[in-house]
Amino acid sequence: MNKPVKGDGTVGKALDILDQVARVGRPVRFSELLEDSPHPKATLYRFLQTLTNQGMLSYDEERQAYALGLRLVRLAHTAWQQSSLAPVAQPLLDLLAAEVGETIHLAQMENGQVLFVDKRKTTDRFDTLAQAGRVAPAHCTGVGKAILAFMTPERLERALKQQNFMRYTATTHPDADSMIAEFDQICADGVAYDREEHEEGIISIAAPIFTDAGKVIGAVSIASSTNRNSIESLAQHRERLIATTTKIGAAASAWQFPS
Amino acid sequence: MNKPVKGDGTVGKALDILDQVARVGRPVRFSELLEDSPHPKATLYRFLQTLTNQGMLSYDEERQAYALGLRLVRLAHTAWQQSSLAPVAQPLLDLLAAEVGETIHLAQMENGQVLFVDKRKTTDRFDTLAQAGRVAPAHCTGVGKAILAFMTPERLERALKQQNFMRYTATTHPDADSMIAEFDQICADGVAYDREEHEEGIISIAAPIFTDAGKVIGAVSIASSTNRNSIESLAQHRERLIATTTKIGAAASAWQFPS
DNA sequence: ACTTTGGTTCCAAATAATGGAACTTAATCT
DNA sequence: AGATTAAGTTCCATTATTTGGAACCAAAGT
Repeated sequence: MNKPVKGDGTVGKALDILDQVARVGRPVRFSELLEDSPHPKATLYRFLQTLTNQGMLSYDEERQAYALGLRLVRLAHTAWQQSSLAPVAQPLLDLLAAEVGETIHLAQMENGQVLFVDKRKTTDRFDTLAQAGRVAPAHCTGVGKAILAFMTPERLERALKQQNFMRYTATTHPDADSMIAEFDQICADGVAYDREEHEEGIISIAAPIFTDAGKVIGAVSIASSTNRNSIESLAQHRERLIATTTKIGAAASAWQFPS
Repeated sequence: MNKPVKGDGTVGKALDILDQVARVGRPVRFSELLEDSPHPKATLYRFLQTLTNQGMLSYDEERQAYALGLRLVRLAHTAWQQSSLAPVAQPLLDLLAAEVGETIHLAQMENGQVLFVDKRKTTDRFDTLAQAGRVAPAHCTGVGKAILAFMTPERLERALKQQNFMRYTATTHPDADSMIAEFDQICADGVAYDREEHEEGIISIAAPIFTDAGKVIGAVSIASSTNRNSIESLAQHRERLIATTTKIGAAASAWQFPS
């Protein structure tokens, strides 16, 4: 009778709490969580107990605050390794980064958002987990549009529902129609551009990654700042970028987990 | 009636499955999971459905195999940031790495195992998530022993139960007593050494990190290979290492999450 | 001494998880 | 091809767990 868009039982609710803690981004007190929680005090309390117990949350006695737990870090390590995309892309990204001398991102779609799974930053030092795992909106990033433009209608429809079309800058697409209008161009070009749509002064060129079966599974972008590059100068990397994403796609399709 | 050492209800069981998938380390089929699962077919099936649905697992239609999902990567990113240790330690590790020119590890304890939360590798390229999140046994690593030696009796007892004392090399401690015998020395020195106990040819010196309240919350190690260094030459870094861990401890204790 | 705020425990009722068994492919054998 | 086995999926009555209102406790504020 009921809509199937349910919250997936007890585990679903528990996992929602993890997201909630992640959303605030800092260690958070019980009462803060309770404020915008669909659960009554006792229920939330028990969930937090369980999750802490399980290492999915950590509780700082001192400050009386909950944060995401280390078990997640451990699991994410394997998640990253197991994913068919990120590990195989590594050497190809190294190469691309060396060739173009700009910042490179490898991204996948997670719940309508863009999730960066790897990065090459030419200049300064690397900072491990602080890099991979970051998320960004899809409607105003090169990688986001590159992926959306090549999705099947069904996947796209689902993804669109998850967009909020927040306007970050003057050039941000204000709504779905505005963004979709750009898709023809993107499909024809094979690449998408971010024209300072997410952040003033930051531009990028992005190309999608396909499996052999033709399904989009991610994207790679070359990002730069407006005082170092223009859209036109980024466009010069188009061939090279597409060559890279093609290789990544082929490698990911062929990939069998090493024994 | 039942022992209180329960698996924490439904969510606990679900999370156990994530660990199981992580343990295999590669994408895994339904039937493989079923083989060593405490659950009947239908139950396991429903769990996998839910977890996949939630993005904690991903399902590869093609290969019909489950892997850990990207949601974990996203969550781990925040977990890492929220942890009071890793973010504050960053600049201090940079400094130490520059000074000693050897590989540096920052580790914490997770469920009796050593979990590396950050790393500085002097020579070759960085590889983001593939670094942080890795785990190692506690009984045969410098960081592991450095942490265990300074634990309160209660915490130690719990941690000991989680050790399996597998012998990796000829010098690996074969049992708890053997390891504990070393603790006096470690406490007196303030540092622990790994004398090729985990891997042939790899040695390290490690110092614990304490909060102001005197609780061990992690450790930092300087690792090297036997053909570049000896235990004696590593010992020369002792002062510098302890200075670093002291600063990290102080910083972590003082730390308030930036607004 | 009293009140408020923030956190924890209890327990009967409501709900969701359970798992045996039947069913549907998909692959393998004869 | 037809038969056999293995692998994955759905059903549903039973059972066990979650649920949440309310009471309770501790500490901080007045």
